[in-house]
Amino acid sequence: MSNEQALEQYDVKKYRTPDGYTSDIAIFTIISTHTEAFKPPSMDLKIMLIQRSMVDSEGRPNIEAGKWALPGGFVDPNETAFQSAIRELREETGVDHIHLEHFGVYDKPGRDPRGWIISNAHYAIVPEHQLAGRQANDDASAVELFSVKDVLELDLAFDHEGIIKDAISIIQQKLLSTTVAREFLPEHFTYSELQAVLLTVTNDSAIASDASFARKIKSLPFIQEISGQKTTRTSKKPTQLYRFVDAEVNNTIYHAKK
Amino acid sequence: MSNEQALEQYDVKKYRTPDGYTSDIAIFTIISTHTEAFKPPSMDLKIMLIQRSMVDSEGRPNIEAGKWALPGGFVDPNETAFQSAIRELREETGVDHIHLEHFGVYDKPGRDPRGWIISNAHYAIVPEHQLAGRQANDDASAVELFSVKDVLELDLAFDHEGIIKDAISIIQQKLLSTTVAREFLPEHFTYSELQAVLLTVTNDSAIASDASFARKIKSLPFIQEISGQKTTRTSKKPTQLYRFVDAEVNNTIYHAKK
DNA sequence: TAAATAGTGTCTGTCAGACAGTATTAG
DNA sequence: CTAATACTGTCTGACAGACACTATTTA
Repeated sequence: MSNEQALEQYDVKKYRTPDGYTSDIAIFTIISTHTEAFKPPSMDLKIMLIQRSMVDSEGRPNIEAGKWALPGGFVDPNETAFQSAIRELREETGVDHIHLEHFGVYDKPGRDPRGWIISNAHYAIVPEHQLAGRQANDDASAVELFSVKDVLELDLAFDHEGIIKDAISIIQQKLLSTTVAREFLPEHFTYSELQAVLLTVTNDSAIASDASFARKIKSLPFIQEISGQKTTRTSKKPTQLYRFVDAEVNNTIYHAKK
Repeated sequence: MSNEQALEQYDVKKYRTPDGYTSDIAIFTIISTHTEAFKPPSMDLKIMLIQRSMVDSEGRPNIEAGKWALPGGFVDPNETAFQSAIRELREETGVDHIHLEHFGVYDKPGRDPRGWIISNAHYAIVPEHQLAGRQANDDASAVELFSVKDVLELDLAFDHEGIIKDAISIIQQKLLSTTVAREFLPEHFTYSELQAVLLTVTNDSAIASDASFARKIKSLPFIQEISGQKTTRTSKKPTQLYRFVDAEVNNTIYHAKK
């Protein structure tokens, strides 16, 4: 029996269907603070939020007006939520080709006053300089970066407080358990630059200690020394540069790392 | 400005909306093979699939009839996809209170011939004995367990081949990087029983070697020896029993485990 | 020369994993 | 006693992390 026959008799209206399908994006960046010559960076993990306009593009009062929210929007019928997130990120901030990952579905009844609306949440990692040209568009009256330390004190739209909480804990965990830290760094980086990224989410002594971390970076299987390449951007003494290489990282709790 | 005003003017039909919202469940179980007295178990990781009926409950030809598929169904408007998965698992297999976790969204246009249908995929871990009473219901003409080794050779419905692939790699990874292995085991277990579970997804020497693993289990922070409790179900020599305890497991690639 | 960052030398303790040997019990 | 599983004894090498010390450069 063919699907064609079955489809002819299929009633697409048999089940009640959602009123909307959206995509939200937690855009993370790391801002270097205290940038001076010959100093290693000190970094702060930030998340980008928009402030919802008081009126929508057609001049009518907006839902959750004035509150801070994750950027996002409705998924088109010819794309996946993931593609929609890529598109919205491009429209919203003008950045492209960056690390984007799905991390959760938010579909609790009542989460959106407009109806049964399902949202897929993603996180994106955008290097600091790429957010330079960001600006508010139709839907948003402001775009701003907030340190993850105090973003939860804002008045947040919908159920975005929960989504943001989840996003922060995901990125903190991913930074230490995967190599996403590379997305925050230039292609070639020093041990102290990687260290600064990791210190935004941990204060483990093995990472915080210069001597330990400088030694450790040489034994990490997914990081490679670039022989002969040095920089003086972080210190007066020329510093070795490293790069990430693709190497599978096995991460089991039942035995030591290799 | 209040949300009430904004909602009055909101047009829920402004965006095209999905034609359906479903939940799929990859139900895993581990079957002990070669069960004999005084022998440690040998285990095989299985996934439960249903075979789609030729006709639906109203006697009409069914979509993807005859093919094997993940159990699942449409999400009700008053529940989340996760709750729906719990409900369907109960209806489908009669099991409740088991480990269930979301692992992916499948929303590629065209994935379902019936229209724009979004599916949330979950995996569930069900102890062997709980699946005893399983049976085919309306929608399914058969229910069967397949070894993950050969399940991908079946004729699978919709995009379930991709979902099942993802599910298998997720559970393999989770078994080694989290404590979900406990869900496959009785409350009290021997080192060789845990070992058998882990050997379904790895052949690492540190786990495969009896002597190494028997020693290692004592130093795992999330496993506790039950002092004085022994069993002879796996050997003639009475064997120490262990239990899982809740302990956070930090899993970073940048430094050794504790 | 002082100050600051980037390392290296070295020691200590821990621990993984290999291998061999011992312990316990049913039949 | 044998066979099978469950351990324990012991050794080796690696390695993490601490701490002190050295190296390199600018101002």
